[in-house]
Amino acid sequence: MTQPPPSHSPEPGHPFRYTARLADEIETRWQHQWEAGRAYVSPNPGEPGFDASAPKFYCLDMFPYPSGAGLHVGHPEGYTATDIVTRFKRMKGFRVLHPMGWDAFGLPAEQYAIQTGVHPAITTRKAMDNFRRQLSRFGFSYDWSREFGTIDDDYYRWTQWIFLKLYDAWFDEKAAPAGEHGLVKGRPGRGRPIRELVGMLERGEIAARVNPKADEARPLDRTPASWGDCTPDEKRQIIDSYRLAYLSTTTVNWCPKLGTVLANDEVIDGRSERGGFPVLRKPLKQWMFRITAYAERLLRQIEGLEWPESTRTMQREWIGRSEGAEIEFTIVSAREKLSLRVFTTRPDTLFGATYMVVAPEHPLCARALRDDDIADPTRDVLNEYVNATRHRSDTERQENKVKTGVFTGYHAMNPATGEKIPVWASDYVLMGYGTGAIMAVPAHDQRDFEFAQTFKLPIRDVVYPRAVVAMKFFTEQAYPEGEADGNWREELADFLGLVTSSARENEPLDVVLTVSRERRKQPAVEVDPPEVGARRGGTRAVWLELLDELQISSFTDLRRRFEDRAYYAKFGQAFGEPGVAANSANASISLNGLATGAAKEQMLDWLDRAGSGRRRVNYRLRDWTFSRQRYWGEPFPIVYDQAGNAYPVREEVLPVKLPELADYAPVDSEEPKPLLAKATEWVNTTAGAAGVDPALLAPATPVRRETNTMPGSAGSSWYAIRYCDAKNNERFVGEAAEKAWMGAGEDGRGWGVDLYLGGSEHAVGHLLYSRFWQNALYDLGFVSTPEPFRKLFHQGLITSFAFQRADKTLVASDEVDEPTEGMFVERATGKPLKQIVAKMSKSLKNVVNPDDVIAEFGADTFRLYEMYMGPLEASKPWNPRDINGLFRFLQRLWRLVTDEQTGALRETGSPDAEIEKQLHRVIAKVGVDIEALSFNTAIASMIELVNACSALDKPGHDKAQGVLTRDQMSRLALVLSPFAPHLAEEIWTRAGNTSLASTSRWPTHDASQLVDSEIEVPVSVMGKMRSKVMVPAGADAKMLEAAALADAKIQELIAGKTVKKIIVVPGKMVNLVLG
RNA sequence: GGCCCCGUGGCGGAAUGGCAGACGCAGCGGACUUAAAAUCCGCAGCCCUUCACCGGGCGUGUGGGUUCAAAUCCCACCGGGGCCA
Repeated sequence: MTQPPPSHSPEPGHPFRYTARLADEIETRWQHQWEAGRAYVSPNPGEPGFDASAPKFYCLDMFPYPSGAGLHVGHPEGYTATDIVTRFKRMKGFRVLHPMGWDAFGLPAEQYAIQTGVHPAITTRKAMDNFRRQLSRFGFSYDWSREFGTIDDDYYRWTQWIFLKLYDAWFDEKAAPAGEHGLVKGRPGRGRPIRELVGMLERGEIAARVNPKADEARPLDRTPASWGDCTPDEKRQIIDSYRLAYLSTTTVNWCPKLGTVLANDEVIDGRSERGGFPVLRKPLKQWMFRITAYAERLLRQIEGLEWPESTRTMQREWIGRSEGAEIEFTIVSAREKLSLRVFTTRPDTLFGATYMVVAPEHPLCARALRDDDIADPTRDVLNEYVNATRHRSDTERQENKVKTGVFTGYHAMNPATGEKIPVWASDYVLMGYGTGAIMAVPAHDQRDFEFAQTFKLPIRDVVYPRAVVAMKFFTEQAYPEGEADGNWREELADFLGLVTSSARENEPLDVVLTVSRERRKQPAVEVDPPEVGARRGGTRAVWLELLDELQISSFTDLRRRFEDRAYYAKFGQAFGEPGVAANSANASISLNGLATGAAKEQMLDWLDRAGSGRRRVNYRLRDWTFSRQRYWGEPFPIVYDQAGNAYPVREEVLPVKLPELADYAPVDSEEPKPLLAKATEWVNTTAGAAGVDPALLAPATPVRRETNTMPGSAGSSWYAIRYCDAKNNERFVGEAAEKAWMGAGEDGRGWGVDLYLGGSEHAVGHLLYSRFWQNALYDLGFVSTPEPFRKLFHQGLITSFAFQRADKTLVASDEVDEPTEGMFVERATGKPLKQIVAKMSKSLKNVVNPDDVIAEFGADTFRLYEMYMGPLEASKPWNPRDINGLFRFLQRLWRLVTDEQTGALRETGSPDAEIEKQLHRVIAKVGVDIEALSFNTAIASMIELVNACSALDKPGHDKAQGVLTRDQMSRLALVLSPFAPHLAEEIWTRAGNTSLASTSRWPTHDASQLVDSEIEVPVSVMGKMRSKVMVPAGADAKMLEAAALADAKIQELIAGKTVKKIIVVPGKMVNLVLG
């Protein structure tokens, strides 16, 4: 499979041919010129060269994590695309911001440090240098003066500063929007500084209670009369419950051997995926962001984003808004007043709630274990169960097929039925989701159903689809005089068939029953056409089959099932869809007969009246866990006093720098311990030394620093803002600079990043976190737009060919031979292999290194190839053979303007009219295509032009004479310049221009050159293309019709037939319809 | 299981209701050359017919539908991918 690389240089006969060597010479020369001339440095407001009158264009690439392995071919795909767009926009007169930097905190460098002891900063800086070198070789027009890495002191200083700002903020659900920005519609609330919360508490505008929306907050031990009545600790507790950044104890997967916390999918059967070490579920105090407070804002503002629909859908689903009810169940068996709060999206099924389930971590379990009123054996079993589930991850718990659980010893009262129902503990309910407790409606939720079956809990129908409602109706009404006759099955099937037929689906059941009876009185009716009758019989057969499946022994049996409300219990499966409510009535409410939507509304009103519950909007989105037990991340600007209370450090002392460590080996401990805990001198300090405001804490107070670090998503959540003013030492971003690059124009449009390009794998994580920070910073008045990224685009994955054996296992590329064209065999066995497309991977040996490709063809060819592979958003396989085509294109172009023997410029004094016309078309098309990110078709049109020129340049054509004038080759160079900027500069200069092509204006095209005087129009007969006619460009329908009918071939085809209709689309086609 | 996206020559793809296969790769034939490479010119979806030309039929995963006209719009299915469970 490995072929010797073709040699492109030197060429003895053609010393001036465009070879890899020449490409390299041209490319590096121009790269130096651009750098020396600071061609792509964008001035900020107040700096020389800043043009406030020019429209702005902020084009951003998702910055890379600089891995030790260097760039792979996937990186330059997106970067080339944005480079083309920015180069084009510059030429169109925009002031362009196009920066690059490094997402540089992260695990690999830390892992490497653990193995080798080399400081992660050293490894990372080295990787950054390598990435910068590789990127520079592509000729990307980044403004490198704005480069930074998230690990830079003067960058993460501001990451910490933002953390402090969010720590010092809360979300006011009732506040008006912070500005007039069109993106924020309605009143979905606003983030505000904590001092404003304190003001409202002082004035009594907010009750002196913990934030009712803060699920993590422990209620106060007493009920203070007012804010003034609160103790300092109570005040702290209340304020902390409102903060956007807060501490919360959450259960984590702690692996003592690895010394780290693991994600759910890194834990398999209670052991770490890597190494197979035991993993414990441990509570850990961690920093969280109250992103859920912004759920509604984040959801609504999606509507104003020019993002791929799939990504917008993913974000909507991730936020997962659902409307339902919060219902209060009183625990009746406990001595003191206790209640259990649940959230449900199906309040209409409350009458069917026959038991409850809490997560094993739920406080009620702990409470039960301490409750002497509960029998010892019950408590022992519960205790054992709670301990057993501690070692299982959430994913495992949900995947678990066999339901497990134990009775807690408590009973609750169903507020609708007044019944005492048991409360169970089971790990199929997760503490992290909702309230950690559910009301179980086994007849209408499959998981509840399985649990109820396993533990013999009652299953009670409260919703039926129409057909089952009809069945029930039939058992009650069909035989008013007494027992059913022997034909009841037939009659029921016929009735059900009629009920579910589209013609009768809205009719009252008694009417349908009458119709059904009437119909059966005349059994021998002839039906015309007969298929209708057959179909009617078919429907009946289907229902008879269903009745068989239900295993109903008699009419009485069926009637009893409905009387017992046990249709689904016997059916063996829950019915979770909307239907019609049944068996749902008490003295003050009846839902019976209501469709699910209406039933929900009635129940919500009733709950409200009865004081047992309220409407509630729930979000699937969870608060953002912001702590990592790692070394290589931003330290928190937080210290703790001896009571464990948190204090921020003053922003003047930022950054809080990472301490040096003697070694990076994880801490082997039963208790979760972040790596930073090893830096004991750094950790144990005083309030004064750490920089805590003396008004908060006396300087001599001993404090401990926070030892967690921030996650990788911290630095990447605001880097787009920093690029606007990357070197600012006074502020996280200068006001004027931020407005200049991310502010909206006077028309309210053009806010934020104008084009953000990166992989769809960040569709929820990064893109949601960035939106949250941006929204909060906007509310607090620090930035001018609530959303960071106006237009988003995902480039597709570059895949590679791989080889598959007959058993579908894969073979590494260097183990494959290609004995004949397109035939692949495994070298070891000689067995044939199938060529398939797969992700590039080291193990398959199909990874392509961009450096090698550039060495073989040059950067211009590389750029063209990646853009020519197909649509930018599509994933497509890397095919080394295809690169040649683009290289040859550049060679042909070069040959067109250069004598390969002498190196002299080839030009003509007299422009060819057809070439001139085509050049105008190419200028127009390439411009349109770039705006549409349709680079493959833009390149195709340039290839066509060059091929047309080459066709004129036949042997026999004077070699010294070219086919293009200097003016034509100049314009062609400008059009090529965004795609292959180096060769374009070279041709531009050789054509006699003294400026830079890349900073010149985009060439204009003459609209009159885009239309032909005569056009060819296809003529179809009965929709089939049969002939073509030449007509003047502006020909109207009448002229076209005449021309079509006059055509000899058409006349032949329509001879002897009547032309029924003629459809004419002027300029497009003619279609003749024959009679 | 639910939702979304995608199925076009040997390959990457173009055409988004109006001439299917632009452009590139690979392939075949020719010119140039002692020869090869490079370059240039030409052919090229499949099938039938024909010495050849001319001509005809089929054809955008499968089946149906809407329309004067469908790769394009609608329905069902099959296959591939993604996200969520």
